[in-house]
Amino acid sequence: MPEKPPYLRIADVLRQRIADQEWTVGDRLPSRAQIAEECGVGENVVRRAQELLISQGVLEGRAGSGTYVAEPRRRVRMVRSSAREQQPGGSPFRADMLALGKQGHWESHTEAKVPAPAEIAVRLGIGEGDLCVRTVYEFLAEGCPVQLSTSWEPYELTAGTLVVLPEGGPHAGVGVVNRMAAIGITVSHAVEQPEPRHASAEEASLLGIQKGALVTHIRRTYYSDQGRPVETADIVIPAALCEVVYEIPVSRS
Amino acid sequence: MPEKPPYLRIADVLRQRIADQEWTVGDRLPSRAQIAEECGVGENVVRRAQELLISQGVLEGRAGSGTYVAEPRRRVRMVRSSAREQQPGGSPFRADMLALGKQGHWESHTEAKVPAPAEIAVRLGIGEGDLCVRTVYEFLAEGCPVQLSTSWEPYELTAGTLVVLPEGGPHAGVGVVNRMAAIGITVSHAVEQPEPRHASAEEASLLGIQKGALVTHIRRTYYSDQGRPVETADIVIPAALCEVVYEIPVSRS
DNA sequence: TCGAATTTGTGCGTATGTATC
DNA sequence: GGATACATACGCACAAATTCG
Repeated sequence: MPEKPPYLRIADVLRQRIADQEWTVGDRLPSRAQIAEECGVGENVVRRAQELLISQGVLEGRAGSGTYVAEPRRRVRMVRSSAREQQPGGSPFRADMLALGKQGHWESHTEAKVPAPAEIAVRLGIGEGDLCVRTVYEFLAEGCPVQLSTSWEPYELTAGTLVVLPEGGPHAGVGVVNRMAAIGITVSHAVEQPEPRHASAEEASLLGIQKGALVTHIRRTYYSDQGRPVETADIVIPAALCEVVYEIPVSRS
Repeated sequence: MPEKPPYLRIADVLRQRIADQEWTVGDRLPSRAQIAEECGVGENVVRRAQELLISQGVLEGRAGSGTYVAEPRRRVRMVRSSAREQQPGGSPFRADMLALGKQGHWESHTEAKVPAPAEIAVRLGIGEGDLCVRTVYEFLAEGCPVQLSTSWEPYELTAGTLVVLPEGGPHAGVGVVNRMAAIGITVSHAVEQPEPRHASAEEASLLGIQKGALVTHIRRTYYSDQGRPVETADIVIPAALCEVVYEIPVSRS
């Protein structure tokens, strides 16, 4: 006879009490010791139950402070489609924010002449250690960080042009496709490879999410019409904050 | 001074021993008790270390049997693009397998007149409880299951036609786009929403992966040129077995 | 300003369940 | 069916972070 483990029973109790509005969004729960005594179980059982609910986004633990009822954040919708890439004057992220009617902006930090690590070199079709322009992005919606990205471009490609720096000069902030067009390179397609994984401690603190929360890690590479990779990026999208949507046209011959 | 926890030290020891070929692919490691004594730590430390390596795909735990060195499986590449949807006579999955030069097939089980659950009803733009045709798929590459999918179509849409059953009749196994075309419905685009999550126990056993392993759960919906949803599916892709790739064309105006 | 009390987070040990051989 | 080994659940101790007097 399968008897439900105590920690699952406590998890249900906590869920029920939240549903009953005994605690509402933002409230702090009693300490583990209190709940444990109240429910007649060990402290550790309460901890396990809380961990479960935290992983489900119902609760939120703050070290040294307490366990709180998490607020159900509206997730930001990130559309990834060919149409999105055709923004004449803006970047894809700005288009997403526009569609949501939200204030979106980003901060970036560019370093030129960074030697390419092995994986990046493979993705860009260059030699390991070849120089790149690396730009680290932090995208914010309404002031809250919702997405991280690290972009790599071969230095050789843009050296000496006005678009060497992705976020500097007259073509700042218009996206890879438009910038490459300015120096006569036609970007014909992008390849995106989404992978599920857990957030690192650093990513979690940057994005304001729980450590180990689920994220989608997208490896994106832009290719020119010559078939040459012109940019590749590692994009980290936290599942708790964003939903990723691909729109794929279907045209039968 | 931050001293590395014992379980991380043991994890490094195990990794090193594997790198040194002391244990090779498929070998069974000594029992936890043996390793624990050998390394002078508690059994639990060894367990934590093994859990870490299992989550990284280095080891594989088999209950009642032992812990083994996992074989590095070649991941199956699943391309999702507009071009993929334009296969004249085959399904998208078959196209993927063809591209890999692998033997690909699938098993399916269809039930007609299943009432739509709430979430499915929303995605299909029908009422909750309205009848649907539900088809459960299990996709296999070289005989190994690599992908699960549950497809829903409004029963009203195909009732009385030759394509009521997705995997029956003269249009079996050609994909949604081609089947809909056979009854005069033009599918214009698909929307896919990939979400990272952990595999359920049932999914893990069906896919032959570790319980709780990372998967990409894609909610896909096909729309007709009238803008009406004609099919929606929940696709489960285990990260350990498959890589998902989106190809996005870029055309500047 | 500082330090003590409180609370969560982490590591590790032990007991029990369960699958495999 | 028994022995072995992994899986799960719970308890304890301590560290880290926060709060408050």
